Order: sequence, then structure tokens, then C-alpha cells
Amino acid sequence: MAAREYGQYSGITRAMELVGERWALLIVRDLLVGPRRYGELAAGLPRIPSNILATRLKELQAAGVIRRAPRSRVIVYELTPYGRELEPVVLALGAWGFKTMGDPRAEQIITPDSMTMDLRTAFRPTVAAMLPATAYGARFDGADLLIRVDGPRLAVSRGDGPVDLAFAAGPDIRRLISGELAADRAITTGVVTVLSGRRDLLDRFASTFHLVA
Amino acid sequence: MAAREYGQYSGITRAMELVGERWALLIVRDLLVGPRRYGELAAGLPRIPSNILATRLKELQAAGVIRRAPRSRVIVYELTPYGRELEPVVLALGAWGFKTMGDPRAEQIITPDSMTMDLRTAFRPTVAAMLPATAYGARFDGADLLIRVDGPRLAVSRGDGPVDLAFAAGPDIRRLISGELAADRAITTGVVTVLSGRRDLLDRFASTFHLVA
DNA sequence: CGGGATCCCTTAGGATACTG
DNA sequence: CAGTATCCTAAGGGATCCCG
Repeated sequence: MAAREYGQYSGITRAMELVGERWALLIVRDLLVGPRRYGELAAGLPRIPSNILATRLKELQAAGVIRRAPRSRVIVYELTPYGRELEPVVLALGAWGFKTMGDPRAEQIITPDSMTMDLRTAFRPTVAAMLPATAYGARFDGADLLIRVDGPRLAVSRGDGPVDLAFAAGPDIRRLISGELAADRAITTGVVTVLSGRRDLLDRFASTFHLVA
Repeated sequence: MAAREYGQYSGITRAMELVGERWALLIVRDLLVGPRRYGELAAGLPRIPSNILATRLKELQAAGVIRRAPRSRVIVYELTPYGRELEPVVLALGAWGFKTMGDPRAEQIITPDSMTMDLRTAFRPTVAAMLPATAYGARFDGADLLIRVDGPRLAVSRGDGPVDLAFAAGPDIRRLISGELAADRAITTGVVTVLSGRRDLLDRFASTFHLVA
């Protein structure tokens, strides 16, 4: 038996053998946002050594979770259909971890992809379905995200576009999402800075993206 | 920053820092069945070195996932409320892994706890709710499980009791659950051996516990 | 005995440099 | 830019021992 197998016949051990190695689920997380190049993955996982990234990509391919795909002269990595079925796993893990995130430390960064998945984690489709379609522009230190909510559907993309509310925020945005901080308090305390648009829409944002401890 | 942290501020990295180490989620899986002693955990994870088990138990305690509890002179480990919230994660992972389990290899064992969680993974409450309450006795090489389904509720326990259908099966039971094998075929091919009770109830079992690839 | 701790070895992970 | 190659450290693995 391979040294790193668990010697058990069960669904969870099988899953852990496929995606239980260090870094693997973080790679999957970023690929859930969209296909990514090697360098993009490396940039999204700042502390991953390049040899480990290369190893994990090969293992995930062998496991049938991701595939290499040529895109007009460059190689991108993308999830296979089986890999995409990990979305509930990643969202459940993200929701669980989100609840005890605490305050960010200086060396902890936020990437566009990680923030996108955190937003998906906190998204409440049933609440959003009862609210008017809204587009938010969010600036998280350097990463601009365009967040479009339309009924029960959520689309997060990089870059900007026409929005109903544009704001800038740091990692403390978590306190708004967890309900620890009301929208107006988030503005007055400087956790969120409204850049343009109707500032009252931040309350709608907080209702739409909500995850309580 | 601690060497094994990911240097990112996101829900998923936080989760991976708490329960992403090797063996950790398998310990959680077994504790989702019930409190367990050190030796019981070791027996359920046959390949875990005892120093690793001891280390993980300490880490999971520090993370607030499990706690040591004295139970009439012996120590048991049990999940904290926060640890119990990992159930959706473990079930989602189990369902995902179950789909590609393939055939068991000789050295792969099934434990009562792993089988219990696999059954929970495959359990369909909405289907069960439409069927009469049923008790099954299942013998998986040495491990006897009493499986009681009552409406949308499932209770799996060790040992036996009065049942409507008792059967013995090996790891190939997976092929019944995945729908690859119909109930009557499972009996005629010897995948399942009916020990007592109404053999037609095996079909109900297969409807209740079902997970397709 | 259950519940670990210790020892020694192997292998994966991490940091950095290098190459097609 | 997309990875290899190398070297070193630290974690995992297996056996054994210890202690209440």
C-alpha cells in the first residue's frame, strides 16, 4: 500500500487521499473561481513553494480533479466536472473557518480569488432573491471586485464596471458580514469607506452577505 | 508567522489551519459518531502512529474542535459544539469521495465508525420519510451495526437488536448503494447475504441509502 | 492495560536557485 | 513565464518503552 494512504475503505478516506494533502484544497478553491495559469496560482498562494505547487498540480491531475488545458498558446489549469463537485466541500469548509477568523494579522493577505470564495460562502440566495438587483464595486487593498447580485444569483469578477455602490474596505469587512458591526457603524468607524453611490446600499450588502458565528 | 500557516486571511485557509493536517478530519469523522477513548480512536485509524494521534488530539483541543472529558474514571474525547459543526464538511467530503471509491483492496478495512458515517452520507431523509420505519441489522466483517430508520431520522449504533431485516455484506455493499447493483441482484450474486427477515426489504434499504456517481 | 512518550528513520515540505 | 533542481528542515511513520 502506498505510504500515504489511509488503509481504509470509506468515502472520507478516499476524499482525503485525493485532496487531503497540504495546499490541495486551496488550489481547488482558486480554480473554483475560474481557470488559472501556473503563475496566477502561485500569486494567489504566496507562501507555496513552486516545487510543491508543481507536485500538487500533477497529483490533482492524476486524481481527476483538475486538467491542463491549452488556451491560445498558454496553459491554464481548470477543474474537471468531478473537481467542480468539490464546491460544496470548499464552501462548507469556508463557512466553518470564517466563524473563527479573528482579526487579521499583518502578514495575512487577501487575494481576489480568496475574497471571491469568501463572498460566495457568505452569500444568502434566498435573501438576495427578495431584494432588487444590485451591483457593488469593492476595493480590497488593491484588488477590485465587481459584485453583481441579481435575484438568487451571484457573480463576482475582477475589474470594475457600473455599480450602485462602490466602497473600499480592509479585512475588517468580516465584522460587517458576521453582523458584529452594523452598516452605518462600519462607515462611521472607517471599516468601510464609501467611494461613490448610495451609501444606504451597504446595509443591503450586509443582508445579502451574512454569516454569523 | 508559524511555519505551517498559510499567510492568508480567508475562511478556507482558517479552516485548513485548524483541521487541515493529516488525520485530523478522520479523527473528527469518528468523533461525529460519538465520544471515543484514545484506544478506540487508534483502533479506528489502523495506520496512525500513536505519537501522531497524541499530537493531533492536542492540536484539535487547542483549536477548540474537541475536548477531553472524564467519564467515570476514563478519559474520552468528544467534539465541542464548534467541532460538531464540521458535520456538513465531513458529509460533503464523504459523498464526494464515495463516488470514486472503486473496488476495495485487500488491505483496506472498514470500521464501524467509518461505515456509520458512510451510511449517514448516503442517507436520503426525504425518501426515508415516505417509507415505513424500518430496522436493519447489518454485519460488515465483524462489525455489527443496528440501523434504525424512522421517518426522516437515522440512528446507527453498534450491536444488535430486533430488526426487520438482517444481512451480511462486504465492501461491495457500495455497489448496492451506488445503484450499480439492484437489490435482488445483490442477493443472487452474493454481495449481500440475507440472514433473517424479509428479504424484499433490501430494496427499501437501497432506496433509503443511495448515492450515485 | 489504557494512554501516551521516546527513539530512529523516511519522506514530504520549504527556501532558494536555476533553466528551457 | 512555467516550471526543475538542489539542499535542508520538519513532519510523518513504525516500533518500542514507560507510567499511572
